[in-house]
Amino acid sequence: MPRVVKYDRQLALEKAVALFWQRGYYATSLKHIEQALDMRPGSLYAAFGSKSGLFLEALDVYAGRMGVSLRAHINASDSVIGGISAYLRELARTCIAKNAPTPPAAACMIVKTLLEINYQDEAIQRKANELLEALEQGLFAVLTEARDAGELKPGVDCVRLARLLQAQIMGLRSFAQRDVPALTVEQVADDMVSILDGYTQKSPAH
Amino acid sequence: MPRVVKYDRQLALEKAVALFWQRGYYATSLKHIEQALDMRPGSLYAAFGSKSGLFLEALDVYAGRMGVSLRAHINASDSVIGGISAYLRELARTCIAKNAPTPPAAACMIVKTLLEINYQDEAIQRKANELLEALEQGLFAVLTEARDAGELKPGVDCVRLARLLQAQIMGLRSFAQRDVPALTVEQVADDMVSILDGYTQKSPAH
DNA sequence: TTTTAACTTGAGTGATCATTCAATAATAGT
DNA sequence: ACTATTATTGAATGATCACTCAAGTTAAAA
Repeated sequence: MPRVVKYDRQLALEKAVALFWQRGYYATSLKHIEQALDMRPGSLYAAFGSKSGLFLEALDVYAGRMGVSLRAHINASDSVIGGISAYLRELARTCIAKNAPTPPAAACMIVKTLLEINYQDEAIQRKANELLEALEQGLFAVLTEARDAGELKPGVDCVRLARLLQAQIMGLRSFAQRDVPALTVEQVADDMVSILDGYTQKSPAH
Repeated sequence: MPRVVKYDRQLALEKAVALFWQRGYYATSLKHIEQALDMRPGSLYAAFGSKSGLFLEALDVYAGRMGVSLRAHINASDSVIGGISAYLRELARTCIAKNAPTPPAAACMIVKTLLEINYQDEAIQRKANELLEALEQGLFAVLTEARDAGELKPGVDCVRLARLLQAQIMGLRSFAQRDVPALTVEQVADDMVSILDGYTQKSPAH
């Protein structure tokens, strides 16, 4: 069989994430995509089927990153809740980074999608909902770990707390999209960490 | 002078709010606008200058409504914090109303704008920032009233609490944009009310 | 009634949209 | 080197974009 060498599909998807995350779906034209991914229409359509097909795959890649990041913070921390707190603070720090690797946007790409897409692009709307549900379940799983480790006060409803946390993260990152000083965003994150602390108890194990 | 009777400008703007709030800025075409406002291009451009001009005015109208609504809830309540709590719960109830007057979207139109618009539409971006700053200051003013009425614990920073509240409202309404049951959204709102309660103390006046 | 100036209309502007496809380029197997 | 097969190219597609403007309509003023 001939011609196996192709463009780097994974690299192309990462460039698509950066592009769509910054510009959103509707305001990103095929021109932008051709330029950012350095691919011509024929290749793009052969590889991803359509603009929306590329976007759906980019959303998946982005959501994967998010899940991995939360898990990494928890693994790097000596307590589960401590990991979530570190994750919240890290979100505040990186999503407004003026230096080094400035992210394409402060707000979450999935939330941007959820708020931008209208009913006519049903597949994208459904995908955003699925990914947010999966991330909520990820938070629930993590909170359940915390509860089993005795980090949470008795009676804390992990399902509800997971949803509250997700709403707070959505709010934190949307707030960070405002033109406010970095310190302001970090204070909001700190306040959210304090709120989370209200659901915890000192571990009985020491 | 001739021809003084005109279309109803205020009514046109309210229709524009509903349209843009639902569809967002980029996905709303002049065709949609012509149809929704029942105006032809010439009239539209004579009245509002451009698509972005109409959008800017619609944003103002929307933000005005938001400020009025918060104030109304506080006036209708016997305590300031009680008014804010009622406002939070009302947001959760109305932004997902499946019956009667379904709102164009659960999420806040200004937040949708903040997340959707890219740097090339600078005027809209600036307007969204201004309105959110004004709404934050509205929350600050309200919280200051609560503090002066002795409703807040000593040492509560009203500036920070106003920002936290705004982030929570952003999060609540963005979360409500997900395809989740009404009860779930109301629970998130209830949890946010409980968080707010953590900043209060019983009034010393009885 | 006539004049006059503002308003409304809707066809038309060039630009740009996402998408297609015939032609070309490239490489693995023979 | 040759063939077979697929990836890539880029011009062309019709649709739709925001916007303009000449022509027609309307009603207050004379």
